[in-house]
Amino acid sequence: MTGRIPKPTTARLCKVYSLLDELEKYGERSISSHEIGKRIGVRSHSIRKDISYLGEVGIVGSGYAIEKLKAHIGSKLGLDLERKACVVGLGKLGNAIMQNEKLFSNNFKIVAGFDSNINKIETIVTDIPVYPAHEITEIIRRDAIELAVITVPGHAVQEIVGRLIAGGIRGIVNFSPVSISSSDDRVFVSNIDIAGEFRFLSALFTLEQK
Amino acid sequence: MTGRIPKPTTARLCKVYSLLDELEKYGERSISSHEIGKRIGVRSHSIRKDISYLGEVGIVGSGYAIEKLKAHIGSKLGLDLERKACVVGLGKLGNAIMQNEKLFSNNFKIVAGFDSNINKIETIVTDIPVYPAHEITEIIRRDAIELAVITVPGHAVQEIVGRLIAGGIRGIVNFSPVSISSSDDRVFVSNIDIAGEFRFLSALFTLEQK
DNA sequence: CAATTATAGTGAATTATTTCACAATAAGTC
DNA sequence: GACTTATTGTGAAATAATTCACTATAATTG
Ligand SMILES: NC(=O)c1ccc[n+]([C@@H]2O[C@H](COP(=O)([O-])OP(=O)(O)OC[C@H]3O[C@@H](n4cnc5c(N)ncnc54)[C@H](O)[C@@H]3O)[C@@H](O)[C@H]2O)c1
Ligand SMILES: NC(=O)c1ccc[n+]([C@@H]2O[C@H](COP(=O)([O-])OP(=O)(O)OC[C@H]3O[C@@H](n4cnc5c(N)ncnc54)[C@H](O)[C@@H]3O)[C@@H](O)[C@H]2O)c1
Repeated sequence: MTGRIPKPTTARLCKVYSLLDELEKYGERSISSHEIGKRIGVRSHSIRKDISYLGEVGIVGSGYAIEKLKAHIGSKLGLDLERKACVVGLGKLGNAIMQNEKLFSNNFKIVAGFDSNINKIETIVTDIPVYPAHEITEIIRRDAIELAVITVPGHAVQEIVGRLIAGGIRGIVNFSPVSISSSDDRVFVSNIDIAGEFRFLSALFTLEQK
Repeated sequence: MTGRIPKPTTARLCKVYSLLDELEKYGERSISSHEIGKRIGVRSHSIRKDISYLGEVGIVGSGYAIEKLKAHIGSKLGLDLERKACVVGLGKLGNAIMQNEKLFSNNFKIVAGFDSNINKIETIVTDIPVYPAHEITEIIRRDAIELAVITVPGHAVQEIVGRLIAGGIRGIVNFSPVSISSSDDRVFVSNIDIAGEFRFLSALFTLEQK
């Protein structure tokens, strides 16, 4: 039944989408809620419930047609559109990301890189256009870039975020250790921090939280 | 009141810990639940409730003493111990991580690197010992390594996970696009995948989920 | 020092999410 | 074709998490 979708459901459906995308490549045609659950580590009830928020799409007694389910989730969650992305901070990590096409499936396309260091911009070898950091706002707006990956040192994060938001960015993946909490309702942020992940894992196994 | 701690609470407390760690460096002495909440993007009620799962530690009317609160969270969640970690896959990303000391605060220490490519092991320049991948199980056990970062291509993940678990690893941060779902109750996994993050952010702003 | 303001802690109420149980239907088997 | 098995979708029940409202206490102000 279509209605408000719980956030945890949205997160799981994104994983289901990634799984279907993968399976499709291997020529699979159909799959059951049980099998999906096993693959992404949740119970089959949850999978069925999650999918049911988008309306009926499976075949009772027979499972889900992969192509159809993927299209269904994709259109409801907006995962079927090609979206433009950029990388800010072209150091070790930023460069590795820019040059690793495989990271982005065919839904996301990196169309710009930014760095404050002019030397880097001039010496970098890539087909993707690179710009000085002060042009972020302008280029984001001009090229209608929706997503950004931040790979600058912590002290530079705040300024970068300001420019990205001024340009109208919609989503940010932040790899710097300085966490961003979005003040702007239209911008969504995901902070990724290895020490933070290590802490969480340590806490989980300290508390033995299943 | 001490009791079972909800998982979302555990996650937030880890963030609070990181924040306190940061503030302590700048010489701050005390902080209110309101200020903590603002910094990590949640309401002050939640912060107080979260902290209260660990017992009383604040001063009514006055806030929390940073050093004391940090020690308190740290000891309850096991964040105060130095834990050993390793990196598996010494390519672009793995190397960058190994060489970026700053990523790990002083709670985590990388004590080993692994790769299946013998040439890489011989040519790599680092103070951290590096080993061929078939020794993973042995070294993990010998050095009592609790945490691992996986930065190998997707096709190699399954085998690596098997070896890590055989050695007794407790937590894994997986950067490869092939997601791991832990079958073993004692092992906790965090999958980090840029396309996945982009998908989730896209879904959030498509649905306008605050 | 009296009044005011800031703040932690927490049981209770509310809201959100997950799990369950089962009807309905498709596919497979003999 | 009758019987068995596999499977979805979903309302209802159960659990989990968040938010609220309020008490108590510390700090600050005039
Ligand atoms: N190296 C890793 O493996 C790794 C892993 C996870 C997270 N991180 C984090 O990612 C960030 C980058 O790490 P790195 O190892 O690539 O560092 P790096 O020093 O190699 O690269 C940082 C880049 O950011 C650029 N920069 C600095 N200030 C800028 C600004 N104001 N605007 C635009 N560009 C700016 C620098 O010129 C440089 O090119 C750091 O915050 C780091 O903690 C790194
Ligand atoms: N490059 C990035 O910016 C980036 C960002 C996020 C995630 N990732 C992911 O991280 C992984 C590594 O990316 P990369 O760019 O560093 O690739 P890379 O090819 O530079 O490095 C991969 C390394 O893994 C080693 N390896 C291969 N099989 C192995 C095995 N069985 N045991 C041990 N080591 C093995 C290789 O020898 C190589 O050194 C990939 O899965 C990639 O998708 C990369």
